[in-house]
Amino acid sequence: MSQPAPPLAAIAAALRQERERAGISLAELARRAGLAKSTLSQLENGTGNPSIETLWSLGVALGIPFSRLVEPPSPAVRVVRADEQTRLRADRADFTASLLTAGSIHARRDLYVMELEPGQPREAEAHIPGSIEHVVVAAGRLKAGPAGDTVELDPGDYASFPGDLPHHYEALTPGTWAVLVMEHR
Amino acid sequence: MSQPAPPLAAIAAALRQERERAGISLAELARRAGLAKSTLSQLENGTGNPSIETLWSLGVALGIPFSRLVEPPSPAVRVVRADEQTRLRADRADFTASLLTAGSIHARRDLYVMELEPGQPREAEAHIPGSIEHVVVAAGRLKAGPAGDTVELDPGDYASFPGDLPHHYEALTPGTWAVLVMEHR
DNA sequence: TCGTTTCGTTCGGTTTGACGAACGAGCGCT
DNA sequence: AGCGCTCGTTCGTCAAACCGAACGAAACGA
Repeated sequence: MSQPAPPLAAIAAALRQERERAGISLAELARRAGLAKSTLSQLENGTGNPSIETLWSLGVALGIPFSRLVEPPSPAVRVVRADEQTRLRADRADFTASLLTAGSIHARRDLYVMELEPGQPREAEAHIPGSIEHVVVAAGRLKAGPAGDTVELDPGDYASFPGDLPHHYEALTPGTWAVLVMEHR
Repeated sequence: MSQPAPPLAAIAAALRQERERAGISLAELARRAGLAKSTLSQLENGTGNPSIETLWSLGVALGIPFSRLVEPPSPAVRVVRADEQTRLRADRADFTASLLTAGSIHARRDLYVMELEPGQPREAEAHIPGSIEHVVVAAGRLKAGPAGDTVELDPGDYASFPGDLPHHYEALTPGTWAVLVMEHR
């Protein structure tokens, strides 16, 4: 599986879109970013291959995280019923997780529903560097966190911690389930 | 508040780190990416300002999402207790929302806990174009969705829909609450 | 002690991205 | 109309990103 596509045109489209959302002219954006109008014009027309510094300054001038200029989107309207979710059962723990929505290529923000029962805790391997996990407990009581630094959470509690270290999920009461947001980058 | 930093050095470090993690030589990576060894050498030493195409081809050759080359890390460990969350009370509905985590500038993916009581539904204005809302019901019963196209959700159910149209949240039972992910772009 | 291989860096030459100026088009005002 | 301003594009020039080749260092055998 390789990268989506030569991002030349995607960047061009993203640039124009973000600029128009900001409601500023091409000349104004060029001024704020410290670039020549001509350069920006070429970029928005898909002609040209900007340097990192150039694109970066545009991201700063637009007040957006820069990755938005290189990674495109994808909307939809979906409903996944609790009893229609495809469970991913882990082999070594009483644990299920359901992927509800995945980000674009190499998912950026994946949303899961996670169910656990007391007993064997789930020991998760370290994911790719820079990932962050967010948990909101919906019911039950959950112990979660990086190895050796766990916290106990009640319904409504929220916790986030690095996902690129080995970490731990353990239900303390039956019927525990939680919403899990896996944030990659 | 501007972007973190001139990413020149960060990219250099990320490149070298990812290459060494992949266990390949500079020459080998240059070959796979279709670049000159000299170019890659300069990049890893922080000398030079690569074009998007150049950096992209390196991302492909390394098999990583490319954003990892431009956005360094930043871990943390946060816990927000259910009773510590700062409620944002809407004026026209029995509705509270708590922001748990916000993306960087012009937030990309905000995570809320939302509580509603039956009665007046919450009619949300249209947000900025391209935003998407994700809801997982934790308890109770929730009617949600774009105006005129709502669905009813039970605990564990998930729904997503465009946030850039007027939409609707209405609790059907007391004690309804849900996890809400606001995805901007 | 030589060859041989691979590593990463440094050195000229060529391609090209970015600049500044000029251009035509559109709009508002007198 | 005429003027003034801003919009976005196009054109020539220059700096620099990228290339290919050559280089020294280190490792390994013959």
